[in-house]
Amino acid sequence: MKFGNPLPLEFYDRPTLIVARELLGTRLTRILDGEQLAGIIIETEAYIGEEDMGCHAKAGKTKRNGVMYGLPGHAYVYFTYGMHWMLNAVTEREGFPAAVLIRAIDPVVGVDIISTRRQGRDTAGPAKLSRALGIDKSLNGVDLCDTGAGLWIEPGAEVGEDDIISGPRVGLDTVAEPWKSIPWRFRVSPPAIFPYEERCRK
DNA sequence: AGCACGATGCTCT
DNA sequence: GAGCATCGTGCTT
Repeated sequence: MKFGNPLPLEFYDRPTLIVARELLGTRLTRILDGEQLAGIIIETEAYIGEEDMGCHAKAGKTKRNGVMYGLPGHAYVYFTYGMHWMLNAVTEREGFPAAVLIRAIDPVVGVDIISTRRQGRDTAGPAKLSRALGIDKSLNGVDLCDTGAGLWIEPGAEVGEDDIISGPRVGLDTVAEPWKSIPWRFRVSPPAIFPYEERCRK
């Protein structure tokens, strides 16, 4: 029983800014309670190394951020604000802490289930998509290049450079420059016309 | 349409 | 004990 077509480790074993851009348009897929759910990734952010003062690895390796120091293509899932789970894809060589935060998806498979899990609301936001797909601590450290854990990313739509908007990362208000303002957030343009978001507005 | 704020608990100092 | 890679509500324009 083989299914799915996960992006390989080599995809993630590259400069994080490249991976963050190329993840736009790919399909984040989850098997939850035997049902397949999936959404097109439409927004990402890059977090790159111990020098990046916005990155969790800024103070070195800890129990929490350890997965970022491991193999590329693995999921770094962490908990924040007392209630939210964030999904990242680890990038670059083993030993170098970097990852891409998946910030938004537009659901394309299992849309009704996702809508119910979100109580009819949208999935644009890192904690929102985790809630929509049932992503939590149990998925921290799993291999995204294998379908075994029920979470992977596969090729999807092509997104050209001209269709990518970049800007500062979100929520780094207390972080020092230049890290606070460096444009390492990437979003598919135009940002308003995704089918699921349309549906949520009704 | 936009802003302010409270929720809520884990991680690291 | 402080700070958080956020979200939803409720109140103001």
